[in-house]
Amino acid sequence: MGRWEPDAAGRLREAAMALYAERGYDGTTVADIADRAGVTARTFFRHFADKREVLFNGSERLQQHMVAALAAAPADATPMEAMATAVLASAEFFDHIPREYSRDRAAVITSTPELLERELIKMASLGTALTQCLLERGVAPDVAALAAETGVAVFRVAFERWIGAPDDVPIADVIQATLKTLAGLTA
Amino acid sequence: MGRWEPDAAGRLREAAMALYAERGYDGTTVADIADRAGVTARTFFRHFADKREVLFNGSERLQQHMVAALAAAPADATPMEAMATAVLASAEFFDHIPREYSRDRAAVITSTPELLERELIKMASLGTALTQCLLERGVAPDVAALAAETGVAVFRVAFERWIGAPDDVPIADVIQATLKTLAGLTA
DNA sequence: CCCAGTGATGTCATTGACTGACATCACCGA
DNA sequence: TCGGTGATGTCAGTCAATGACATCACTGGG
Repeated sequence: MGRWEPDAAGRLREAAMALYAERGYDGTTVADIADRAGVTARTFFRHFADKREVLFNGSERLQQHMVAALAAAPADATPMEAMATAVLASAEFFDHIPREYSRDRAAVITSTPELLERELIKMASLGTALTQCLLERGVAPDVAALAAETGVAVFRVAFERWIGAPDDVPIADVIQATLKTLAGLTA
Repeated sequence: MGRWEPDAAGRLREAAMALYAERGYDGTTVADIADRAGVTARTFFRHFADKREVLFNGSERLQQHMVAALAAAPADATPMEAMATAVLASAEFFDHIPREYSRDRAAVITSTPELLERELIKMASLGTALTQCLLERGVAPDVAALAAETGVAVFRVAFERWIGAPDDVPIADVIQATLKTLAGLTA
């Protein structure tokens, strides 16, 4: 055993989720979170940039996963087909974490404007990354930006629908359905 | 003349824009802004919820304008046609303010993560409002959400392109072109 | 076996955003 | 003339966030 309990960041994440769900984001201080995790508030800020970031650590991995899927799409796919591949790839990400966790996390976030802001900037970052990836596939700048933003819109809408859907509905199905809705939208 | 100079909120807005552009958002304190506007920091918070909100006062009017346009769209228009009407209506809003102001404001916002977050939540709010409006037109929930989010994506992409375009290009033209790009995307 | 270096953490002080409670006082309407 | 109102000021306090510095188990070389 080391000098300190291992995985302070993980304990802080768990403590934050629990307290945000229990007392709400505003009713929770960083000191509360740190106490429950057995560290000091200063240590919290060594692991997370701010009080919001503690809930958004999976987002880089999700982004990487989707970007990788986009990059791996067939070279002859249209921009929108490639984006569809990327959005569908997000399903694998969510299959790896308990659905209940996703639901709780979404509930806390949507009920807290400050956390919602953070979530949105993650989505914007995702959009930028996907745009960049499309550009590298040779897609025209205007088309790339719009395709990426549209793809993110599909992801957001699908995720929200999935959260509210029965437990036996796989997220991949919801994404497929949302993509189909999009296709019908402009037809 | 009243006891105080009139329009404290307006002076605070101007002072904030000037200081954010000059020293950056982080390099500016609320006390700085209040000083330049000739009031105290406490008064700043009576007019604006926080240090970010002072740059986002036009956004409710923009949202109202777009919602009104959407509501006024022909009853037989498809969801996407109606959304196009709403997005195009935003042009009238920007025609009323100096382009240079829009550019400066956009420059400050895009270079400051905290302000970017606020901008994004305003866009999300716009999306929600447009979704609601589509629902009231009888559009199916799934279609409404997706159409609204897509419309917001078009607006965001078009605005960004407009900001970077020469001064003689009207925003309405850029929006038209972006809508055309979207149509080509799913074809 | 000892010792200097490393890294994760603690401690302390400070800044600045934001809030609640209360005071002030020109203005306005009865 | 007077009491009410509303925008502002003053003051004290909480909490997020950061910088500077101390601590000390662990590690690898001598």
